Amino acid sequence: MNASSSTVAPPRAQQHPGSLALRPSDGARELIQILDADTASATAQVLWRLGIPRRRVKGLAALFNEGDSVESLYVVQVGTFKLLKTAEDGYEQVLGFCSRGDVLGGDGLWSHRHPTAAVALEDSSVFALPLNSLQRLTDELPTFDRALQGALSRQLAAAAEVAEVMAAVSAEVRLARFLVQRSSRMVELGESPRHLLLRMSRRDIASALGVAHETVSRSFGILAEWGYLRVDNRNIEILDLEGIRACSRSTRGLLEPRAHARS
Amino acid sequence: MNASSSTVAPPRAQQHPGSLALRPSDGARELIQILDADTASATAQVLWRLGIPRRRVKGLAALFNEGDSVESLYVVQVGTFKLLKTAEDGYEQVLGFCSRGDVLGGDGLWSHRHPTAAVALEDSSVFALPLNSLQRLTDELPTFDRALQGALSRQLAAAAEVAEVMAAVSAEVRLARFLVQRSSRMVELGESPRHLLLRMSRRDIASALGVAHETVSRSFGILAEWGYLRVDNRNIEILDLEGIRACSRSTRGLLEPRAHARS
DNA sequence: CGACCGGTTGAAGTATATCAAGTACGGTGG
DNA sequence: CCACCGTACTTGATATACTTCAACCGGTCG
Repeated sequence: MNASSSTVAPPRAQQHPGSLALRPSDGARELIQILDADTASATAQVLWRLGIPRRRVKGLAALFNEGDSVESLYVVQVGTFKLLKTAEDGYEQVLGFCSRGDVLGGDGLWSHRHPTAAVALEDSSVFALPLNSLQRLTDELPTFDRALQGALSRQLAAAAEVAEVMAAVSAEVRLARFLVQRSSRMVELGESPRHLLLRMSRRDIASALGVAHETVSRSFGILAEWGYLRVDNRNIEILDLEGIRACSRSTRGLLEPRAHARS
Repeated sequence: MNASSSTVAPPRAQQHPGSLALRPSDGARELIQILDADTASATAQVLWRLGIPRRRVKGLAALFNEGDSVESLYVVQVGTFKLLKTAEDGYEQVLGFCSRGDVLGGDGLWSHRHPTAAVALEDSSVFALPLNSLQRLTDELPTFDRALQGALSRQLAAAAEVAEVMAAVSAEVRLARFLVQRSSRMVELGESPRHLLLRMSRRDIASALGVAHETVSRSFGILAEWGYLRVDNRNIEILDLEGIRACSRSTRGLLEPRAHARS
């Protein structure tokens, strides 16, 4: 829908406001409309036009770490991030993945400390909204707060998905749910729901799913064997979207005798 | 920190501002304390004028259901709620539990549809903030938005805890982490961290932990056997808080040969 | 009282964690 | 250019912990 520029647009190019002087307050008005928009990806579009400062992050580099002081909120312009917590022994618990339009750092807003870290999975770029500029926006345009609340609200709803994934009984269902979520996200971004290019490692997926990474590997094999997928390393093609959706609906409740004939 | 009344205090007690008549809206003061302690005095005046309505919910009754239109945000005054999603086959996936001070319904703010349901686990009472009054609050009281953002931000951070629980390797560690979280919450509410009165059923816990409810039962037994707990139905006494904390730190990474001699 | 619900405990099958090889890829250095 | 190494991924074998089915207990409620 809004995928006018699916690739990484060059910074502030020809469409700079020009004579139409966009002061922060003017930009704020438009920003709010976008933050209120139904699709998160739409936010990125307008932030770009507003000339909000950006920050580039190399692949595998951290945008911020656990415990860092919160200086800005971020909105992903392009790229992919993983959110994680690191245990004392070094184990990385992945809490989710973020792509274009997602807000990063909202969970540290109240304590001014990031409770989670955000690591880029590829060369990425984010819009940075310094806290003091947030305050300015709030002062000048009260409705900005509502827009920000909307963004936080979305993240909150997204958090439930993590639980859905990890609560599944079998590893295949967890993976199926995960893939369905990624697929839905693709649609929101205006891409095909059938073609997934996973930016994260199997180990990251395993952590997010709450299983061993070997199990992820095997589950990919099983879903492929059932004819739902075609797996080529991190390149996933969904052959039977409805089938995998049905699979993802298996719950721990009343166990319907699964219809997947295991060959 | 804001635990002026550590127990489930009857609303209007002796701490009212002098001779001022206490109308039902005196909950405003309490609400402010809950949402944002620092600016309580200033904001209380305005909230008072606005008259924050309360809503009572019987035990096991729903405050709102999945798919309901969002008419209000709620802040728990007293009681406990579970958040859940219901699958097509009727299985209830519990996403978390809320007690005093938690905001309910924030995840539906942007779509104006509740993506999750909230069910009271006991007779409870919430402050209801109708969306239109929310706007009015924003207009008259800019700092209110910050308080609300803070609350949403906290909820977001809390969502990570769910993942932490369900990602654990063994059922005992999951339960240990869950109990540690509940214990920490007790401290925030000004109660003892050692005494937990769980308002939810074993089945609810099981759903939140991502295991079978029989396994929860057994895990309670095991933790008790290890000397960490004393279990009396839903009444849990933590005997070794440090021990159970240590147990909850076990990760799926490098497995230290666990120090729990299994009898 | 009998039915029902929540909780506990037991027994059996199975899925997954874990350990262990082995492969493929990309980068580095000879 | 090729040998080498590390990382990511896959696949196999075994032990174990969990799910599942089932029985049982103690409440509460009609």
